[in-house]
Order: sequence, then structure tokens, then C-alpha cells
Amino acid sequence: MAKERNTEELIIEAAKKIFIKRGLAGARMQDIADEAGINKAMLHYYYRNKEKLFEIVFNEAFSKMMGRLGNILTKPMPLEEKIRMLVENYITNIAETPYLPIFVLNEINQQPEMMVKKISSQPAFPDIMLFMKEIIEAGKKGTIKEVSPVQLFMNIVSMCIFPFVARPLIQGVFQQDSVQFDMLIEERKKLVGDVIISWLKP
Amino acid sequence: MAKERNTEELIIEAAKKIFIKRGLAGARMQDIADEAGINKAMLHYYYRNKEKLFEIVFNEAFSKMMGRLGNILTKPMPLEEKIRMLVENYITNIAETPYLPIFVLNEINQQPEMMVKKISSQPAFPDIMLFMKEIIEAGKKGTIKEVSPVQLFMNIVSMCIFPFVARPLIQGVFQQDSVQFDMLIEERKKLVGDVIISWLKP
DNA sequence: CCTTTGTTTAACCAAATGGTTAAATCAAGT
DNA sequence: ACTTGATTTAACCATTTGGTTAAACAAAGG
Repeated sequence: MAKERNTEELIIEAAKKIFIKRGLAGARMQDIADEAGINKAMLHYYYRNKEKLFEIVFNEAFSKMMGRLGNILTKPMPLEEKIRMLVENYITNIAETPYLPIFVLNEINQQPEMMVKKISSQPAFPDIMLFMKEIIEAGKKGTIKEVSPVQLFMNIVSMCIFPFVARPLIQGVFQQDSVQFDMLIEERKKLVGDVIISWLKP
Repeated sequence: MAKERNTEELIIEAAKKIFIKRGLAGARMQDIADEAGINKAMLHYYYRNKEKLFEIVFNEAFSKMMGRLGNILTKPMPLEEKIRMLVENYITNIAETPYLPIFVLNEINQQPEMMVKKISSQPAFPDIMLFMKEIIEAGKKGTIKEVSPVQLFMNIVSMCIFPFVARPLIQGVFQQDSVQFDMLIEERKKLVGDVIISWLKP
């Protein structure tokens, strides 16, 4: 009955590559089939249609992008150390799949309603909520300056993700080749922490 | 001979709306024609083909996004004040056309080669280069901490632009309605300046 | 009035694209 | 060997889509 059970896997891997590169509108089913080295009909046999296939790819990409934040946030350690580790870890993780952010962000902007549904059904990011509470309490206690935890979060995530999203622009404007760009990113693993911590000093 | 000379303008306006909303791959020529309230053939009559039309829209969007930086950078004033004004002004400007950044960034990532060509032919952003020199000198003089001007620039632009690019995500995760989001942005006009300045304190 | 020249439209076209199907293939189970 | 049920393929289909064209229209100029 069952043949090689990895046709499904082949398809998903190929779909990831094509969708993330071209986006939902720009991706072609034929290209995904070619990338996987299989017949186009197999895509529909295993995953019904383009949207269903896209949904799987997108959900995984989305989880990957968000999940990387959580696992740091929960660990118990001094706040400053935690923020520094969060930044370093997050940048390192993104650098492994640098095209994920622009893909996820663009598709989200293409269908903002999807976001509302997806978020509403999800566990509401308890890690992030806990971290925000920690920030508020540290502010009241005087350990750090009192700041809006949402703004803090936006600042951290902005400085971690944006360089990857704007990579071709940055390389163009500042005339940086790929090696130089990677060095900038490496430097930011500490630098972004510095920026945030200096801002939070009471 | 000539009828209403604003058909060309109608087309451009419609093209902007559709391209910025859907991207190059997602935009449909028929939708642009409908938006402009004219016959589809007119698009080709005035602008040859989809790519030519897109190029016009993209170039204007790109210039708009970059140009907004320059006009602040050149004015002579104390560095701290200049940075604060730059941030406030840039955020205000982006807020007027909040969909431009994700559009420009996504299309750039879709065709990174185009970036190289476009940048190479442009005046190389002399405003930005001057500003970077000013940062280096202020660092040597001890007015501010010695930092990489490229990193400084990335930090500023990241915190200014990213919130707009990630808007649906931010609203979802932090359960912010549109009014609340606008308030966050308003707050950032000063806050981002604070973050940068505190980091630059010697 | 009629010619001329730029503008606009409806109809049309070929290629691309997402999706389907009927037949072929393959791997057990008997 | 034969049956059975899942898997795979080539050919096909309907729709969409970017682009074209021939004819209609409109506004001067003579």
C-alpha cells in the first residue's frame, strides 16, 4: 500500500522554499512541483489546493518566528541578563532563516484579518505577557526606568528583525558586501542589548 | 486633439493604490483599470506594460521613503536636537503613508539586484554620508559615545519603520485596536529619540 | 464639412495557471 | 499469480491574465 512516506515531506520542503521566496501571489504550483521533483498533481493529492499548502507553510514560519522569543523569556534570571540573552539569541536564530521575517510580515499585511483569527485562537503568548509583567514590576521597584512594556518590546523586536527585512537596502546604501553585513549583524547581538539597557537605566 | 490630460494621472494614482496594496505579483492590470475607471487598454497605451507601470510606482515610493530622511539631516543644529527632530519627523511622515514601507521592502527583497542598480546610479545619499561623518566627529570630540554610524542609523530607522511593517502582528499580540496603536506611534515620536540619546550619552 | 490626429473602447488572443481525471504503476495481502 | 487499494503520471480543462487590435470617437485645422 504505502510507498515512500516522504513525498509529503518533499512537497512541504519545496513549498517552503518557493512560498518564502516568492510569496503566496508570486509562487507557482508548477515551481513547487519542480523543486520537489514530482508531478504537479501530487500537490493536490496530498494538500488539496494552493491555499491549504500555503497555510501549512505560513503557520510553521509564523510559529518559528514567534516561538523563538518565548523560550528565553521564561527562564529565571536577572532582568538585564535576560534581555541581553534574549537579543543575542533572537538575532542568532533569525540569522539562520533570514528570509522568514519579510515573508511572514508581508503575508500578514496582505491579509490582516487572518492575524486576528490566528491570534484569537492561539494561547495568547503567555511568555510575552509574563515578561511584560516583570518589566512593570521592575519599573515600580526602581530596578529599571518605568517604561511601557509594549514599547520596550517593540524596540527590541524592531532592532532585532528590521536589519534582515531591509538587508538589500542597507547593503546598497552603505555599500556593504555580504561579509560586512554579517559582521554588522554579529556586532548587533551585543549592541542592541546595550541600547536597550542604557535606555532602561533608572 | 488632446482630451482631458489627467488620464495619465488617473492611471498612476490607481496603480499606486493597487500595487502598494497587492504588490507586483498580486496586482492585476484589470483592477488598476477599474480603480481608475478607464479601459484596460489605456494602461498599455500610456505605459506600455505592467513592469513599466510598476517601475514608476516603485521608484516614487522608494524616493518618498528615502527622501524623507535627507531634508532633516542637512539642517545645522545640535546633534541631539537633530536626532530628535529626525525621529519625530520621520515617524510623522511614515504615518501618513503607512503601507509604503512594507511594499518597498518586500519588492526590494523580491529583486535584490534591482537595488544594486538603483543605488549605484543614485547620488549615493550624500545627506546620509554627511550625517555619518558628523557622528564620527562627535564621537571623537567626546560629545557623544563613539559608536558605529551605520549601527546608529540602523537603530533609528529600525525603531521608526518596523512598527508600521509589523502593525497587524503588534495589534494582534498586544490586543491593541487602531486608536491604541496610533497612540503608541504618537508616543514613539519622543520615545525613540530618548532611546537613541540615552545610548549615545558618553 | 471634412480631414487629421490623438484618444478611447469592445472584442479578441495566446500564454500561464490552478486544478482535475482517467489510466498506469506499485506494493502488499491472499 | 491475482486482487486490492494507495500512489503517480500525462493529458486535459476552465479561468485568469497581460497584452493587442481594429474600429469608433473626439477635437482641432483647413
